[in-house]
Amino acid sequence: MDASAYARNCPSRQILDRIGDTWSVLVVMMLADGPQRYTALSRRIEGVSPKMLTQTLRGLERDGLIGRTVHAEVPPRVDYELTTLGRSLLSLVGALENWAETHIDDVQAAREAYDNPGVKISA
Amino acid sequence: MDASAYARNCPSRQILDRIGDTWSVLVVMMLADGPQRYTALSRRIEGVSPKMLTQTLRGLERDGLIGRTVHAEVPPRVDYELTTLGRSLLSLVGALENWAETHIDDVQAAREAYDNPGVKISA
DNA sequence: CGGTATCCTCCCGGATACTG
DNA sequence: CAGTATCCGGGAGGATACCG
Repeated sequence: MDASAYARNCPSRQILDRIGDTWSVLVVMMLADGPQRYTALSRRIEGVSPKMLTQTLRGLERDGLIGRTVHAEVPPRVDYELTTLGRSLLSLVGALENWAETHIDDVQAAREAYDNPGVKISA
Repeated sequence: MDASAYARNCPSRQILDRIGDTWSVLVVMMLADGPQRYTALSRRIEGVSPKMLTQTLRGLERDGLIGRTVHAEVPPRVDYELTTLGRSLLSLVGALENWAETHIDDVQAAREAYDNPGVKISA
């Protein structure tokens, strides 16, 4: 197994692929508030198309991060909620938010410095 | 500012966009071993095209996560190394790897269960 | 050696219309 | 309500050739 194959199959890569997905983390964060219906999610996560929401939910469900409950009612009612595994992800997401909030200013400053090579800071 | 705009601009999203990038984390992990040259990186990270490697390195440099040093030699020599900011990312990457390695079995099992709906586990 | 420049393909993801 | 089906455009990213 070469480095490439390892890099593409290792646990970190797989989790990264899910975490890196635009909508997945958003959905997980929404569900941190408790179970939610499909429509509620689609309204709270502005800009998501039904296609992407469904796709995201299926992916999370497949990975065992969320559960899907269909209630035998009319009209239909489907609830999504975090599983124990999904809830364990929240601490990681929290660590990410923490790092982001702590260092975003540095990153922002670095970006501006990079984009404006000539500009000196103060003297 | 609506939820969408917030979601797309918040610190977590920006960091996620970088972290989620396939090659960025790989590069950061490689550079954890110490400064490396362009060619060394391209060899160690199998499957990366020069275009993507350069693009990844520029992105990391712009965000202040890595430094780029050009040595006035013939032939040219360029070293990339983690900045302090970049090194601070390592703990986050470590947390990610840790979560991944801890829970990957559960995820894998969930995937198999999802992909084989009919199969029962033992009795 | 350390990249750029170019082309080209694939597929992600948005919009929309429809259905059980 | 909770999706599925279909179409479509744009951009990410690979391969390759070339340059300072």
